[in-house]
Amino acid sequence: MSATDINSKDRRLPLMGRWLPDAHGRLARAALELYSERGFEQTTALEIAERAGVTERTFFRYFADKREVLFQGSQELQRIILATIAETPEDVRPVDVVIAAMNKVGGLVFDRAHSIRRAAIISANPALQERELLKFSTLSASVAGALRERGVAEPSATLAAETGVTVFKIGFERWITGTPSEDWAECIRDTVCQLREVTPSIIVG
Amino acid sequence: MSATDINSKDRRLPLMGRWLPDAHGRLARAALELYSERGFEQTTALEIAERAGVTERTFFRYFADKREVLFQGSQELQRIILATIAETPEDVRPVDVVIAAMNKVGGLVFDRAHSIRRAAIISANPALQERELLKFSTLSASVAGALRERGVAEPSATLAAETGVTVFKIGFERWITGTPSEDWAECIRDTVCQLREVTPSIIVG
DNA sequence: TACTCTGACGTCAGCAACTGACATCAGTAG
DNA sequence: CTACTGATGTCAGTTGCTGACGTCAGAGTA
Repeated sequence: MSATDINSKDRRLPLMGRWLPDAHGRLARAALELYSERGFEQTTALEIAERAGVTERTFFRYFADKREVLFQGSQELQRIILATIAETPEDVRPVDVVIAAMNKVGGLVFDRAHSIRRAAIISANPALQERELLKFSTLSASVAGALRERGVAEPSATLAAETGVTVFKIGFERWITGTPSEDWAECIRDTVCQLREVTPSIIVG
Repeated sequence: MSATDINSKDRRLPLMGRWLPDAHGRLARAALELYSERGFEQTTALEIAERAGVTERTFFRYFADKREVLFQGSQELQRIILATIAETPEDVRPVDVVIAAMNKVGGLVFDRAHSIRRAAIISANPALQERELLKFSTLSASVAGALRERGVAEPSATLAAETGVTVFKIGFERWITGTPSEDWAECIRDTVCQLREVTPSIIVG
């Protein structure tokens, strides 16, 4: 099916060490292609497996479910963010710690073209949006945990984490949809400025 | 199965107008019970239907999927919030508009015991957490839309909505987990105060 | 060399979440 | 009395996903 000759039937060729591309990578690429071509719901796990030249069962050995293919990078991202937080000096304010971390990871992890492609797929399907939301929520929870370990008290930790992740999301969106030349750091900085203008008064109702 | 005699096999009895409780209500109650008793994943749609005295097919006619039973109130809640926003005077700041709306709906819609039960079920299952997150995200998006219709510019609208919904979530959590006597309005007010202390500086990195 | 062990993969059977198409049947409008 | 409607049952089928088990190549080991 695919134009690449990688998907030929004669796998199991002389593979010393890591010779042939592994099933994982082939599956990930096949899934991305198919989700783009015909939409997430319209592609079956079997089709992905076939394009990758493996069995359906093998697909589910590498990915917990159909959606997970699109969220591979998440743990990696989270690990980097937490590590960055750990390195930040103690006297910085909680939110600033988080935002600094968000700031740092940008150029490190993302391929813009891939991100755009991925975002298009996700935005077309509620089930995928749900998963993305959960990943962000998980990220927020562990950031809050990291903050707590630094001695930040409880409501502040959660709020700072939540705020930081919100900045990340909105900044990311902007980075993807804006002009290609715009810098990651710039997106984050502007978003923070806008956020500050929006802070609520105490008077409610 | 159930102790209530509602679930006897002889439905289809003389029902003039609305005599017998409708399938919708029975299904919702049955699902709640079973999710509580043995967990979400451990209960099948068939079991729910049986306890409600109908067919599995009927379950899926009333609820888009197994999870949806737990998220019935969402649209209603959203409608009320949007209506409240529409009534708020124009000169109030965006976030304050949103938070005032959140403030108002509390006593209106929630039954505390039911909320606690529901929260317990949801927090035990990632798939349900995903759905909840999506509902909040949807709410946030429509609040942002409502704000835009009042003339609020774009980044502010989204940020204000996001912030308001975050306050709602954290306040709600507190309302559920805190002392039963604590007022909804009080939870929201305190959360707002904490949020203000957390606002980021412009200096990042 | 032979022997075993392991890790990646295939095969197969099966469950459960849905869905579409169609039948049925009570009550209602005409 | 008949035709229609709306809520439900029946049934067959697709798809996501899982467990159990077989297989086979390569690496290590005697």
